Amino acid sequence: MNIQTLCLSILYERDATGYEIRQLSTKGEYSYFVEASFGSIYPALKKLEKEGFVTSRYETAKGSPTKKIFSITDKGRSKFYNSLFDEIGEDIFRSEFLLFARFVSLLPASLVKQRINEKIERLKKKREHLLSILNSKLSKADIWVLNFGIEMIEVEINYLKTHMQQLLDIAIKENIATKAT
Amino acid sequence: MNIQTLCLSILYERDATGYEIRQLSTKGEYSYFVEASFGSIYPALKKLEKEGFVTSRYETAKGSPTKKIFSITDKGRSKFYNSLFDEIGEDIFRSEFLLFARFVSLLPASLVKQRINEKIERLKKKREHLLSILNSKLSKADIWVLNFGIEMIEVEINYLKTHMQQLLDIAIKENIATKAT
DNA sequence: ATTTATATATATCGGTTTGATATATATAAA
DNA sequence: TTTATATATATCAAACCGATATATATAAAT
Repeated sequence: MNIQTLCLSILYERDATGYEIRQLSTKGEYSYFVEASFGSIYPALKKLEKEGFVTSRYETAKGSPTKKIFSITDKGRSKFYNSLFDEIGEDIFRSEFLLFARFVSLLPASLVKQRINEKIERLKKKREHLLSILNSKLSKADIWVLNFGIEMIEVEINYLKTHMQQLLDIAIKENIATKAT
Repeated sequence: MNIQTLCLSILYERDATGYEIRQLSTKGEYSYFVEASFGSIYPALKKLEKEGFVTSRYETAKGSPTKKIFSITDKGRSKFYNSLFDEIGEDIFRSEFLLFARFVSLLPASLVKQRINEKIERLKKKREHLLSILNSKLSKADIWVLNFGIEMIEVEINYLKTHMQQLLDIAIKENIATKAT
């Protein structure tokens, strides 16, 4: 999924600034399966405008810098609609945590335990965040997508909780200072 | 997780060519949570060699082009080991399928059904592949990581199977030619 | 009252990574 | 004998990330 397509998918349903597209893709309802930086969003919007897929207008509001608001054109609309009939690319999953997990036999159990707990905490936060978004007014399809994400995160949390001991058993056991004299 | 670290993680346990690193990261036991292209692996190895973290030697074998085999140095070994104590970066998940799912209300149910089935088939293949790797001689940690991946894929398959009808109900129902005259 | 932190907002730039392509050898299948 | 597949190295343009710069306004803290 390239950034141009992501921008069009958001502009398909509402006008937005580059900043808002960034917020939606990293903190909003798309944050579970999308990620885009300013360094890719602004150039993508510029190129889309040059090619006639979007237009822009400036709006000055009290309390914030001037906004550059983008709107999708009919040309952009049909470009995106047609792309929905293309073959769907593979999902991308990359995990530094799992790379770490491969090497726990070299590491102290205390570190491994800490990293697993940090991982679980992050997943819980993400879960809470997705649940909070579920309360806003969303389309049925968006609710489906969000529920999918929440389910996956819950399974991951449970798996880590129930299998973390296995990983700790592989790690290096530290000597526990025995109290007895 | 940058490609240099990925290369070191593989070379930490065995010598390898750039080609083999590519195979391991896209088809082998790391394929569930890693992805790297030749265009990033070869430059990464070149840079690692220049900086003294790996060394290389050429080997000519019958039946294949000359191999450039990389070995990790003590310097590379401690660089990688120390990196295991760094904070772990967030997992990355991106899904063109979920972007597609957001727009099923614009699309014919037949297309949606086809795409979901294609998705399930791909997941089943990946699951079978990971199961087949599980039969090779692996460390306990690698088995843990693989089982984690297999579990996640199985949950995803089941979720898609049990919830696909919800998505089809949102899609555009095509007229079914009634047989009766 | 004043400093600090946070949120909103646009934009660029260096470095990394992808995806495609070029080149070459050998084997297996059609 | 042609074609496809696997092995193997390597480069390049385009895409993308992460960091940074700039600016305004509000909220919080001291």
